Amino acid sequence: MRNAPTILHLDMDAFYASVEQASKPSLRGKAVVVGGLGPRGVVATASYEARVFGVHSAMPMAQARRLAPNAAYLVPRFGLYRSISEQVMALLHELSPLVEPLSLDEAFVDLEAGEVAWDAGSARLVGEKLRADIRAATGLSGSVGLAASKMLAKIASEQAKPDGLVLIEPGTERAMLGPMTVRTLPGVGPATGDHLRRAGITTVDEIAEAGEDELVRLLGKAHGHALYAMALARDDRPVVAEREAKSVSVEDTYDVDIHDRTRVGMEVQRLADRCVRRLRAAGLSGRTIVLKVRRYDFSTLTRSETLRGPTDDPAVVREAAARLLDSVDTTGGVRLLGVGVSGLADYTQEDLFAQAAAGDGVEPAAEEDVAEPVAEAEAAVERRWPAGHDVRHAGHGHGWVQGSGLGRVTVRFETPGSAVPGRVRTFRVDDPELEPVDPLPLVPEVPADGVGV
DNA sequence: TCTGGGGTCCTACTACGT
DNA sequence: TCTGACGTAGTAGGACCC
Repeated sequence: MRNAPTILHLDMDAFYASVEQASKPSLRGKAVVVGGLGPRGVVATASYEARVFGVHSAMPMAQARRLAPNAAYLVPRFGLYRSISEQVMALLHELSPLVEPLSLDEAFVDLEAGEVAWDAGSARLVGEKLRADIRAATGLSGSVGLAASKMLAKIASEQAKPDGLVLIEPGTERAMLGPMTVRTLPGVGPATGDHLRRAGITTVDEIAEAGEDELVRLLGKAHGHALYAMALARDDRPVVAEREAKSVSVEDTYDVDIHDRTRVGMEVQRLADRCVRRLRAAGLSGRTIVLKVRRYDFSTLTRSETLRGPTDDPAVVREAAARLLDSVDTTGGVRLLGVGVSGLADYTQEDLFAQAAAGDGVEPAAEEDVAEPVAEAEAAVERRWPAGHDVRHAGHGHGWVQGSGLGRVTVRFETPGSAVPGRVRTFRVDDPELEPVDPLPLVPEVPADGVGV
């Protein structure tokens, strides 16, 4: 571990929900919940206003609606989030070549490698400037943690939320960490937390007191050693810029359990095709095909098969997935199906036997349409107007879908730059003057007055 | 209350070759 | 020839993260 707090962890505040609020003036200061809107959806992000009601990530949507019936419920717009994430990541790359993204809204930066900070004072200045730059570029707030290691920088940014900066001075780590709950440490989730609690360990200090041998006995070798080191604030993991993907997978949870075995088989074929499209779009192939089945009672099982060489042939993946499905009992119904490929390579070496078995007549479905969104031929009329998505009306201009149903779609006409909440109008879903459009930028590209939003 | 989707890593077990 | 030790690969499941 270094002796200066020059590892920075950035965490954007309630990212998806904040983007939606920035994009829709009428939602600013309001409870906003982003997530799956189907009967089995869960919350991806809740705005801070929604958290007041007890709504949080990973909570079933139905429960969120009971807690906050008046919140705005929106489906995620990953394309928009990705484009804003790219803007933020570009700002991080201005600080250092060593940027390690963890997700769309989180990243580590090694400030020392970027030669922009070497002590607490310079690190704090860099962190504050970064927060200001992010706000100017996107209109959003991010929290920054600064410390001498990744683990501590992440804990610091957690403490800084929302919209703050926390720097942990080297030498103060153990005293700060000691009284905290074991769940503070990365890698301690509900199961490990319970396990430790049953052993009488609830704080970080108690982990340190228990000793390494006891932790290894309780949690196994890898986890035990790692946790003991973290409890002593020892963490030497470097910031790693480029991480290669190790697997590619797709999965679907169905609104209603599927009982019909033929239908299950068809869904698996569709998922195999989607998985291969993703694989090809990334220029990859893989050797191990994995089938995932979640049954009606939420029990989950996986079956896998390793081929002799990597493939990106849809027919090969489909057949492997079908063989794997043969070994699974689906009586009682399935709520989720998934197909994945691991053992990735960036070349293919087709399995001749599998290809021979595939025969000549098998044409891979939709092999050419590499672009993901094309798969929405199946999109129902209602799906054409997902809650929160941007639209344009020939007469009323730019707006977003507040809701749809019963052949009607309700639109609020406003843009990120609107000073006041816009007007609401309702149209027929087949109104020829209404069309879906791409989101507008959150901050005007060239601010007219230099003030931004 | 009823649990998404996309990942990573670890562990335990089995099979197999030496 | 039989047996055990050991490393490696494949498989299944679980925990965790955002």
